[in-house]
Amino acid sequence: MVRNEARRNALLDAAIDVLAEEGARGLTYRAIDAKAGVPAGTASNYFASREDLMSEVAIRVTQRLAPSEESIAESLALPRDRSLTVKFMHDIVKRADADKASYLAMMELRLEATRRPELRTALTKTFAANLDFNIAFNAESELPGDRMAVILLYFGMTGFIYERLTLPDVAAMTDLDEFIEVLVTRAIG
Amino acid sequence: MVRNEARRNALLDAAIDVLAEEGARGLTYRAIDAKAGVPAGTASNYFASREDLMSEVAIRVTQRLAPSEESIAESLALPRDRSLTVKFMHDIVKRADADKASYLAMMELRLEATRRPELRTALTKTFAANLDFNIAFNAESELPGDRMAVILLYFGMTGFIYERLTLPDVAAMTDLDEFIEVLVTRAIG
DNA sequence: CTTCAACCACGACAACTGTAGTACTATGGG
DNA sequence: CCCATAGTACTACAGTTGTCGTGGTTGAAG
Repeated sequence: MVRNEARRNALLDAAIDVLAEEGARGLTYRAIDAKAGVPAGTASNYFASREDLMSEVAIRVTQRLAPSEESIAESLALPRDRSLTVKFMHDIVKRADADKASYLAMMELRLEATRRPELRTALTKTFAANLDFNIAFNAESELPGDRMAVILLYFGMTGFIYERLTLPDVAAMTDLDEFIEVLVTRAIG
Repeated sequence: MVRNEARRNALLDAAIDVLAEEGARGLTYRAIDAKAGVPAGTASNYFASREDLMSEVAIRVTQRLAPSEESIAESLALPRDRSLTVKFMHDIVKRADADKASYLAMMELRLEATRRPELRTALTKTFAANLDFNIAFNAESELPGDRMAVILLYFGMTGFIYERLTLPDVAAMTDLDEFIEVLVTRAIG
């Protein structure tokens, strides 16, 4: 198996775009090659099987979705109150809007995880760690809201972004700023 | 195009199972025939194209996901307070658990809607009407909580069920009863 | 310069897919 | 009884797919 990391990542990024644009159904070796602008057959030199490819895509998407260290550090310089939580929620939406392909690819992968135990295990680990981190972070940073508040924010934002990316006109029935404002206010309790 | 409604619905139900079990990728005429236990080629006698098939599946899924009139009437005999809202939320989870295939199929369709304007229009109409109905219903039935409360419940439950069906072990980090209890209490404000 | 492993381009192949066509069957109205 | 119509079974076909093999190129170590 070929291990040219630069080219491998370029192929994985192409795979993410293909997943977002064509869905799991369109995710073929040839589609990836075409998207990445490399000769047909290249992707199959890098990924042993379609299954293998998807596991690697999951890792790549996780990398791309993680917020940057800097942006977290930057936010932590601000006062630790409700308005900071509001800012974090806005950041999540901004990130989703800025990299729709990654979010949509992740949604495709989550559906795939339903039938591929290996992928499910990997994604479960990632998402559980993420939620745990958020709960701990909220407590340690002395941000307002208990554990349940973080969970309500988590599921509320998950649902909202899911709707915003798949059925934007339904999400648009709710004003973004007002939604986040009310969500945070009431979740914190 | 053949119009034997019983057989057509059987094929659509088979298609929903296939979507849930194999994903959009596995949704082929032959897979539907096999699932429905009819001779190969049957599904293609009923659906002009794969596109056409998916539109019809969307309609069928919507039918299957709608709560029964009786169960609504039954609930409305109960006192119109917070505990009734809690009951409604539990009903949603029960319905999702009881018909996972329909929910998973709908998730596949929502992702498809991302790239098929016709499907997106149809689903947008359905989901917008559903949300509007819930908001109006909450007000008319003199249930506690304003418009925003209903929206918070909507997105909170959407996110929770999405997680529960795709990554159950992550959702299981949160106790179901406690989640609904706190969600309703804080959403109502 | 030679060698050798990693990388790359390309093609082959069997399996599967969407779609459309054709002919058989059932049935109920005249 | 006849036959028109809807439903059904089956098949053909061209295009696409996952996967694997083969041979060529590169670039650095010896």
